[in-house]
Amino acid sequence: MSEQKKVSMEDVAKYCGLSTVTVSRVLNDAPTVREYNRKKVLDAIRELNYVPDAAARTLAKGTTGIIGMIAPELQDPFFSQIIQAVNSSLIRHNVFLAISVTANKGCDYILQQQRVDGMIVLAPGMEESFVAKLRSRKVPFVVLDSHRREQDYSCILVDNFDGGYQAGQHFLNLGHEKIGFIGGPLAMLNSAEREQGIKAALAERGLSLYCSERGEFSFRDGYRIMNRWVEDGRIPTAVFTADCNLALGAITALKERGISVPNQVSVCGFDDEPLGREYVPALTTVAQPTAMMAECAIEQLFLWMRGERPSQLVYQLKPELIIRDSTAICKK
Amino acid sequence: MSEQKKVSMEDVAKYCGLSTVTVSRVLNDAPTVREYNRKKVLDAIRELNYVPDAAARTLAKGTTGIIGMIAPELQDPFFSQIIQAVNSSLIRHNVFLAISVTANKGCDYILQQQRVDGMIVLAPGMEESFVAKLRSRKVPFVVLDSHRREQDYSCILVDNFDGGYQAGQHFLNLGHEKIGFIGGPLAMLNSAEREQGIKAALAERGLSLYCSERGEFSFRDGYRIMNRWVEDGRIPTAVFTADCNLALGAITALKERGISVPNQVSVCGFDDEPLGREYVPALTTVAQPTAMMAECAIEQLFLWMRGERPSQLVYQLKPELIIRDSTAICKK
DNA sequence: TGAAAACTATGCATAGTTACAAAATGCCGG
DNA sequence: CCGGCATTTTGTAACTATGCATAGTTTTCA
Repeated sequence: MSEQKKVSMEDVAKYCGLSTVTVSRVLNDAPTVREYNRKKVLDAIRELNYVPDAAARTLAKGTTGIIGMIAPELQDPFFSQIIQAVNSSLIRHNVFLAISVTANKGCDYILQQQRVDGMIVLAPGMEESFVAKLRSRKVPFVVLDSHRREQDYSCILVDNFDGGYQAGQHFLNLGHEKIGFIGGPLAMLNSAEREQGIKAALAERGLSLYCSERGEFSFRDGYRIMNRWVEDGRIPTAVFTADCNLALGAITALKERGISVPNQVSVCGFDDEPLGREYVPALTTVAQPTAMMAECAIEQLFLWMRGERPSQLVYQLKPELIIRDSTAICKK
Repeated sequence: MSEQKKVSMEDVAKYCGLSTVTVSRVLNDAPTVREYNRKKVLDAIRELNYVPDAAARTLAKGTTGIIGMIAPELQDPFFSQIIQAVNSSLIRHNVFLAISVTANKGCDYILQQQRVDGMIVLAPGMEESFVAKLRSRKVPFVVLDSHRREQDYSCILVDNFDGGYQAGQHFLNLGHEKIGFIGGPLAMLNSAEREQGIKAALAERGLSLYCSERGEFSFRDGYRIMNRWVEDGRIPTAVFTADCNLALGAITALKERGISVPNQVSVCGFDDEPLGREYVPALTTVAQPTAMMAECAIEQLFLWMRGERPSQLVYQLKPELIIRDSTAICKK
């Protein structure tokens, strides 16, 4: 059986009686190729089933056409959402996205092999180590969801404060005054900022949080905290949680105790997870603009890759309040 | 400022007065290098901070050290779980995993660029098109979670029938006789097999399903279907669902109607999602052995990549029943 | 006829691997 | 202690597929 050798540019050139240079030009969309010959080359490529060799091209050009992305994990819906957004955007730019989960030190591997032209870092709370490595290897990068404000590199983040503020406004507009907050771990700046936001909104009307507590970003803790509030008789008329799972937990606890959501208590979460949309009641939530974040990250990254100076380093995008069925007018 | 040129093998070779071939041999663990020289080379590599170039290596060897993986999406917890499992396993083998989400046609891209040495296909219900492409490009591959049984290529799948059977056994052992089933779309073979499994378990005791219905694999439909059953007064004492979200929806509907889970009705799901573990009550479920599936897939893939014949093509792994708090003894 | 456009040929560059040849070393008997 | 042979070890040169620059050639068109 004749082992089919790989078809190279030379084969294509011979096949259509032109030089490899011309073939190369066609492949790279050089303008100086006669239409007649371009066609001939393209036909030959189809005929011979030729595919340019990525490795050779990379070697010659010093470019891979791959962008790497670090993510702490895939399970978290916010992460996977943003990864998908980045992926979609990149595909449109004809760039391939290589994802690596940091728990497995994938980053090191990608970098050591110089397999990427640029890197998107999604590693809330631990960006420093990656940034240092990327710097030393001179790989262009942007940081998504950074928790630091003063950087000498591009980062794209969400205005968590504004998200909290929007939630607060929403509650106030609905006539709520006894408003509770369930946050994430103290060390989590995201959560703290969201808390500051809602506090600021309340402060404008001379109000402060009716009750507030912190836990993990989990269903369990939302459930647990809400339950305790009910037991203690400290039931707010509206609850804002720093996360989607906390909100679902809180709703579940309330419903279990016969307290209607949203008729007796309104609940608003943060992040827009699939389950929140389906839940009963469907969750009102402050959604991070993942698509826009992805778009912005890529734009900044490409800027750096082209060697241009970005006019701005920190991009703080506004989240969007999505009003569904878990919030309603406060019945005095 | 002197731009630091990339350090190549030649630089290393010169630095220690040897040829590039020797350096290459050291890098590839060839046995025929004098210990004395090996040390010299390794020192030079460290000294010069040399990192072998992946592209050049690929070009010369015809191998990338990358395994590709196709997944329909990242949001589904089962998919992300399995991806993570595959990733962990591969990292241990020193192979990098490139993930592409098929919604974006990433597969084509990976393949056209010959960027992978092998491919793991996770595309339930649409494997054929990928298989055809992979075949024509002669890329070794395995299919995970295949829905077909008779293949001339390796596939790793879960014994869905056995999963349903285990759930049935569990219910029967708890004394249940009025058992309901909530399945996925008719076209979904996984779901149908799970249904067959529980039916078989019941049949052994001369029982059949008390009620059964199909919907999407969603919280919404679990909630909706369970609600209808309650409204119609057709309340089973135990419910098996073909998916985790269906189970959570069903539990929520029951609790909302004041029906206690597991005291009045037991619920068992399929797949082991994070939320199921946290839910109240924590969900009893039939878990797919994701880690084992990943391990098995990689083993088979490597076999093919080494050109060896696998002794077996279809690997059907047994799922595992995880008993938590949503199932209990039936109180007559 | 001259200029512009399109093309070819060549050679070098990219950074490694590999087959084969050459050199260095070790071991043996003489 | 040396020649000869076998056995490591090492090096040379060719190869991988493409890009790019240069210089020279052929077309095309005015």
